[in-house]
Amino acid sequence: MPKQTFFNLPEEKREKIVSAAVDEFAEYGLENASTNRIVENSGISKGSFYQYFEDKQDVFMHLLSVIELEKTDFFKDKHPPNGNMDTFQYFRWMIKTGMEFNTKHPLLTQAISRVLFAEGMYYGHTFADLRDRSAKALRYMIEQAMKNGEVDPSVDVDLAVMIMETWSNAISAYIINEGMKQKDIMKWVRSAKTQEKIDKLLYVMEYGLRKTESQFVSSAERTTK
Amino acid sequence: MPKQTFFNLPEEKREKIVSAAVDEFAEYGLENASTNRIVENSGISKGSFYQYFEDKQDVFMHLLSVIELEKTDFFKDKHPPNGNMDTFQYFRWMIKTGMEFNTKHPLLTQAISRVLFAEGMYYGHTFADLRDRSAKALRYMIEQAMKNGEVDPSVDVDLAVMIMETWSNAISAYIINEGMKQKDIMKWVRSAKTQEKIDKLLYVMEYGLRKTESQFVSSAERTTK
DNA sequence: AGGTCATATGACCAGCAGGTCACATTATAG
DNA sequence: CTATAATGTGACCTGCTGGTCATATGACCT
Repeated sequence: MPKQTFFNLPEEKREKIVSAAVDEFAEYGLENASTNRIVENSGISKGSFYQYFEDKQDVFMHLLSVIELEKTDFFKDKHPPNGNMDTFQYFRWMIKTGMEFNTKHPLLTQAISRVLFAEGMYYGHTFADLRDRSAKALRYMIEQAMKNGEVDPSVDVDLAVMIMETWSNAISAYIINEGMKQKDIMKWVRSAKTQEKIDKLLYVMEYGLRKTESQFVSSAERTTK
Repeated sequence: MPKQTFFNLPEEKREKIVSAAVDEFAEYGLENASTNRIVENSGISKGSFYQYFEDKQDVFMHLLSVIELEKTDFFKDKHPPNGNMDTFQYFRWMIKTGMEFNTKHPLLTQAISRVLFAEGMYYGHTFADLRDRSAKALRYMIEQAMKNGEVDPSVDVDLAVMIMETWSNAISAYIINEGMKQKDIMKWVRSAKTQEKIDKLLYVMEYGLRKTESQFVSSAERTTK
């Protein structure tokens, strides 16, 4: 966590620093990020930087709390259109609303997903607990869905979590990577074509998870050697 | 591509260099790999390194051709157990046999997938053509599957490629990451539990892609706002 | 023997990294 | 106005990076 001096700063200055950090992490990831460049681009001195933060990971930690705040703020006045959604409808709504957020903050999203899911996969357990936490929420959702008979009980929960996580990340990465090439990313995301693509993707996932156990068993027998 | 001098080297020496490079890239990726460390660990001098390679990317290029050779060698005497498999059975066989290979060369696999799929997603188009090439093969496979009526025609081909690629990578990453924690990775991969997990994952994918168009449409209507 | 050519070496270079610190500036309090 | 505490600064440090190059070694040929 950043030191107190950082939070004493005028908002404008803080935002400039955060913005420079977002740019840096989005372009270079965490390991290759340069404190010197962050310092240059935020118009503060090297000494000040170390008066605000422990090191660059500390800056990244702050970005995590920034995105958390912005996300709760964004979701505050967003509500599912229909109160009686099943789990998959709810997941679909979550993904799509999440994509709206990502599109609104593409660099912030890129910075965080790059560090957490690309670098973090390999250089280890620094953010493992963080990923665990988000997995727990998904897990609960799936357990509920099973109770409601929406998810095939032969699909074990860990697996379903992995599947939904994988797709959530894949779609997010796809949106950011492809979207950055468009001139108007927001328009592109909301276009019928893009929405249809996401829809179809989620349906493929949904149908996979929905299938009944009997189908799974008969299919499993097919390829047993 | 490495220079001629490299290929003139005695095999033993070459292997030591390749091995050091694999270790380095597996642990640090491409951008953070250190030529100095590679040089130290392979017992050659700095000057020799630059007589063999242009730079570290050149070394990585060589690793790509190494894995290609090893893979064709590995697959040479592997044949699908049943000549009359459908596309999904074939894909499943490919994935599983591929996992055997990955397990046999975990560091090489980690080095390459880390650079191509984790770093490569962000710092751009250096290896884009390479990923394209492997996507083309998948694409052809899926088109054939559609002709045979095995894949739902409402699933567009690009999407199916993305889905199969995503899973192929996700499973590979899962095997490497989890497998590295085991004392006997080969035993772990071949265990009934791990195999079942992969099986279930692939079935979820398969069922998603297999569903008929009519199912998709009726399901799509369900959530149309 | 002398000569030639591929190979091997490590000291050396400039550049940038993360991080420190003595000092300058500004704000607050008495 | 003075004393004190908080904040700001950039020159400077060490360590590592990718990369070069003059020089040394030794295999092969005539």
